[in-house]
Amino acid sequence: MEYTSLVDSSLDLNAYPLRLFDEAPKQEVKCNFFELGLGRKKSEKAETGALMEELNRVSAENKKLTEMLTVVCENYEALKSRLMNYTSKNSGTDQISTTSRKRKAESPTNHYNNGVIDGTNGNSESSLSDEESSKKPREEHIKATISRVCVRTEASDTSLLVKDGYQWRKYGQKVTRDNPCPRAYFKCSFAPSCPVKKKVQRSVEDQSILVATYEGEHNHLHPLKHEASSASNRCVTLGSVPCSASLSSSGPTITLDLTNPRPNDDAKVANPRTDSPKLQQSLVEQMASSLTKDPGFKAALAAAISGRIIQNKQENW
DNA sequence: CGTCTTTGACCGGCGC
DNA sequence: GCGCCGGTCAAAGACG
Repeated sequence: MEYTSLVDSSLDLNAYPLRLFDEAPKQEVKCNFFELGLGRKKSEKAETGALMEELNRVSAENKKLTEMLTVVCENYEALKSRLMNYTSKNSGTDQISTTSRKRKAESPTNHYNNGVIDGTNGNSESSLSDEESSKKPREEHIKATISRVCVRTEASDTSLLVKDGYQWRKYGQKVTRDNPCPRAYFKCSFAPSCPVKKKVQRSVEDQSILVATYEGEHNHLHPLKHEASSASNRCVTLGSVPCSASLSSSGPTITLDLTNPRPNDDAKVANPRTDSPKLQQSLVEQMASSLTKDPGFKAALAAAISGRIIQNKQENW
């Protein structure tokens, strides 16, 4: 199935960049301060006129920016609703039960959870074809929810640590056949009875990407919930900050780019349980609130856009 | 001294 | 039945 046809992740943020500059009022003001200093009455009039024009221009730009923000928010809402539709369609396949935990767990669950193998790592911990999986009895699929998170780190960073806010105890490391990079096994140690495990391994194709596979659901609260929330807010920034989050078209895989560390980066960015509809909804809501309610985001967006406009005008002067 | 990490050994599922 | 392989255990060492 082609999920990309269902999920259009395009926010169309840059749909009309030229139109923006074309339609932006070009009432440019020539401020010759020498002339302004010569004739007082004349210069006062000229200054007033110039200021008025400048005010009008800024007001028009402000209006444009407001409209753009509205469009961005509308696009986001549309994307959100599409995502919700998509996740609700697939929610029936998220929670699968089985009697076996080992070995069978990985491939079939990846298959049912993601539909196809996650394109961001593409390693061979992979899935069965539809034909193969159809031969497998459905009862064999595991009960625990499984999700996968891809975290971009520095390639030189040899640690297999994925900071997601939870406390993990490493209990094993293994070199697997299909990947020369070792796979690390972690258990959640925040709560003694928490059944969640995670496996972390570098991607075969891109060793700067850590692929963390989470199994099970935490039976306790997120220890750094607020930090994680604020961290997620930090991820939604504009410009060249290489912190990205993407939902794979093939399933709920989240890619986080952590190569540009910021203060409090140990506050955990990745919410691991990305497979359940509840979590995806929560994720979406977090992103939504980040985008639409955070005045800082809007200010940053406005600053970025106006910066581009001003820069463009200065270049034309 | 308690906690965490490392790492070799062991276990069990799966394919042949 | 056997070997391969992924996952887990647990002893030893490191660290604060």
